[in-house]
Amino acid sequence: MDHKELATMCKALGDPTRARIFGFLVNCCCPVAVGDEGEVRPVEGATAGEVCCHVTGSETITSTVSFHLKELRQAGLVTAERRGKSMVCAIDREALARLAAYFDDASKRSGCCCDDQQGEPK
Amino acid sequence: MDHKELATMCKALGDPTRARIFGFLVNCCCPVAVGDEGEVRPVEGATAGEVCCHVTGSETITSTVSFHLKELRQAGLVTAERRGKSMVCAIDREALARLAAYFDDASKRSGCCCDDQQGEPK
DNA sequence: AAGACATTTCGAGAAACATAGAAATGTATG
DNA sequence: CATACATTTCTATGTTTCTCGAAATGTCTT
Repeated sequence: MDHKELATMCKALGDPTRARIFGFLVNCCCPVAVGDEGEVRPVEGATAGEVCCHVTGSETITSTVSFHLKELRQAGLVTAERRGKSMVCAIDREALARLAAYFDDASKRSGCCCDDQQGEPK
Repeated sequence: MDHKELATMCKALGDPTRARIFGFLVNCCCPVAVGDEGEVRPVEGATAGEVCCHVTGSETITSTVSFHLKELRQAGLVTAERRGKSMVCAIDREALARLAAYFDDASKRSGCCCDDQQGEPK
């Protein structure tokens, strides 16, 4: 992952409301199905309205939450699929995995030679 | 880590220039020392000027890069310590570890019951 | 103390962002 | 087909953010 994609994803998560939406969707158990091309998509999950209710308390979805969901979608972090009247949202697990891998790698790399050079291998 | 801290860190990384600075510091080998209170701090590392040179090509540090380093510092992602005339910058490994743990956890959690329900327990 | 060097702070202007209400779109249901 | 429902798009507004140059701060050297 290059710094541009990192910035895009992080910008999306860099708003408290979006971070909450993201956290909610992460914890929202969500069965998936495998599509014709092998891609994974949510079968059930949180509707946009449910997300909104959880985040703002509002019964009906607000334009603000809709806007934030779009930002998360455009950053590739969240998927949305129409199901009847509602939109069903879910975390894009591939994108999340890439993000997790980046930070995991960085976490290991950031101390690459400290441990060796300082003689205190812990 | 709560959604507020996540948003703070991600907002800091949500700018391309800052993401580059972060990436540079991650890859910049940096010996650390353990201070009196057991805290880890950089002994050598990239000076603010070196960071700036790498990111902008400018010989002398710009106010813009100084601003971005401050943002990263305030988000807790980067440490800076004076060493003579220069500022020595380094990744805050604890913060990075927390971020890595959050996404790792999310990555596992986001499919918590998909796997169970879809009959593919891995 | 004076000068050079590395960096930060200040101030201003342009661009991007978050929010909210109103209108528009798409979809089921009677 | 008309109505209700879920969501998005549009428009306007106030706020924050990024950037740049100039001035200020802190630190070494002589």
